[in-house]
Amino acid sequence: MSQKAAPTLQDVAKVARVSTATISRSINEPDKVAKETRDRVQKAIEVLGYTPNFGGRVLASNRSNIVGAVIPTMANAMFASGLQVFQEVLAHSSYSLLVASSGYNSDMELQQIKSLVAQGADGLLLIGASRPDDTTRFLKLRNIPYVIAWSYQDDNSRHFAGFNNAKAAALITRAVLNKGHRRIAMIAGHAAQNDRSANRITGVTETIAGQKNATLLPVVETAYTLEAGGDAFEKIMNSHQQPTAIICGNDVLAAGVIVRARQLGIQIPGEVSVTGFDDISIATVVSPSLTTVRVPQLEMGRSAATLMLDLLSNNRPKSIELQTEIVHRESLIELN
Amino acid sequence: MSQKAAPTLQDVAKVARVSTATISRSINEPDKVAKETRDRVQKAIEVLGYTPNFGGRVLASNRSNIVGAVIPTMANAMFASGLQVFQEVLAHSSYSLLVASSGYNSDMELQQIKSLVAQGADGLLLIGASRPDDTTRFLKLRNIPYVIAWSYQDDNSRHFAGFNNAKAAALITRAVLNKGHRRIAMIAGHAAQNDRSANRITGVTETIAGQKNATLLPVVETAYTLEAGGDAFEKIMNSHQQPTAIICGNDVLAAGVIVRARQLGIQIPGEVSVTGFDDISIATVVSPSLTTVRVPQLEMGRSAATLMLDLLSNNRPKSIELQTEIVHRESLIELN
DNA sequence: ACAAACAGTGTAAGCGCTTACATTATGGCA
DNA sequence: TGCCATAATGTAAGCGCTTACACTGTTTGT
Repeated sequence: MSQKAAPTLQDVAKVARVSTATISRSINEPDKVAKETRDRVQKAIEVLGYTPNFGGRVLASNRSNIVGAVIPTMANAMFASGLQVFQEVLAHSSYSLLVASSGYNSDMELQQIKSLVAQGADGLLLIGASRPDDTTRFLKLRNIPYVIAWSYQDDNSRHFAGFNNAKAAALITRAVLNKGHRRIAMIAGHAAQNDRSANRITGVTETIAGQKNATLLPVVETAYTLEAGGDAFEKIMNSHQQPTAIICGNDVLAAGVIVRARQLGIQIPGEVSVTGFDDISIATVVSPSLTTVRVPQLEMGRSAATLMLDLLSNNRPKSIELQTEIVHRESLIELN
Repeated sequence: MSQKAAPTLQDVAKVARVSTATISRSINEPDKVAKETRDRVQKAIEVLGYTPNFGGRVLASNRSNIVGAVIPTMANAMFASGLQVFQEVLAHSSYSLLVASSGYNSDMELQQIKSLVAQGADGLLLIGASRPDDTTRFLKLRNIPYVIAWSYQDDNSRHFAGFNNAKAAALITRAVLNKGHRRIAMIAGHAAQNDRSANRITGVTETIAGQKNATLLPVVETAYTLEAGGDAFEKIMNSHQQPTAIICGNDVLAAGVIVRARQLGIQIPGEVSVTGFDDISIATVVSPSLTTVRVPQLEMGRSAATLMLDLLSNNRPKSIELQTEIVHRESLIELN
């Protein structure tokens, strides 16, 4: 496995008959070197098949051109597709994306953050606004630039590219109320370490509280899986007071409800209406299709990337609040 | 923004009253230093809040502990969930995952590979076995260790953690034939730059060819989206010869077919049976649920990671062939 | 009891790059 | 013409870490 040593700047310099500084410049700041020289350098680089050594570059310049992202999970299409765009935009500015997942667990998140930073990440993308003090402290201590997606707050000390989850949840709740529903249930993701879920619950709770003679049955918190959604549905339908509509914290839960209802022979939306949240592709595939909250995932990925790039070039970019909207489909109907 | 310089090995060495070499060793090869010294070092590290500088480490050791992955897209749950596991396993050995997506395009793939390598990736995860000479040459030239997932070949010169797509496709085809279907259509992903799709087509084609008086209608190649699946379905149903079963190259296409059929009022599986491929969660959510090929995504991610780690520790691991199986659900029925 | 092996630590030479500063050549302007 | 600003390049000092090699003191085997 004899591997001839990779060519270094020195080698290129020798061939192009200039100093290493000039080579470095013609790679990194091309307009600072004369066209003629640049061409000579270019040729030498090609002849030798030179590519800059990553470690050397990082050590000398103290930046890696790597951005890290810690997301709850890649398995949910919602994060994955936002991340996809995020990565694409970064790639255009020759940044690479290091990903890690926390499994919705904040200890894990901190661990992953540390690991990404240890791996030289110049900046981080995080999901959601609330995290333990430990984590906040670490971020501040190390002075890591970071962008928060999937949440939005009026808080100038941090950078958001997201939407207001409570507001969005209020929106769908109002849509449900507008259809005449007054006895409403909610299936939400675990809220403990998840401000998105918590805010959605708040949005629903407060909106219903603001409507007289409307009742919110006890909120069922559960994992974000199809199975769990189905189980929560059964639990709700077996309780002594049954809702006429169920608001779900995301589309996966809602899809779980619909699948389970089919198995149990419960008509949706005939007997119970159901709504989702996120508008991932599963929402259109399930039958009945889901009335849900459209979250601008792609735009969020793009905005987050822009914010990140700005941040990394030492600008002081402003947070970006994105808007959500209700997509009306089949799973929510007028109560008669 | 006054940022006191981060502590270095030197600083730690001074505080712990040992040489930098000892610090380095107690971090990287703890059992080579006396417990007593190690404790002293540990304390010094904590007092100073020291963390190793990434660049320095990479430069000196010539390895980054970063693995790159180039996948067609993160938006398909199939790759995302495999990647998720891949990342988790790597994380246990303190490797990080750099991801990039090619959008099913091999020029893009090469570009991303180059970029990941430039970002210091020690090894690469690639999807599928066939790629242009340019790419192969680059990989060989740079002597980058890489693992191929989602495909399997008997080829000792490369490392696979995948399954035989043709064999799997033959399996589902036989299942369709066994139900008595003789006029069969296929909707596949574009095969041009995608050996998985190409092999699935081959598997189907050859199996049908081996069954007398069975006909395969012209294969429709299309993008891997719900819409495209639906469009392909319409095209097939409008042709002068209609199939009794449609084999789809993946679950997304099959789901697209089912959604469109519902819109068109075509009964599935009553009028046409449909099969999928991959067994992602959409397969159980759609109604009728999909009879499909179960691909061991998680196991594949895990195997790929193991292979990768072995490769990076200079072992010569053997490729891993995973098995697929048919999951029988509602979308395929006996022809009567 | 003595050589050989070993465990624990230190010394110092890089790894390949960027960049502040120094140097030289060139042209503009009074 | 002489002076200065500007452009183009070179010099060389690190960046923070790993690791080959050297050294010392302690076991181990015979």
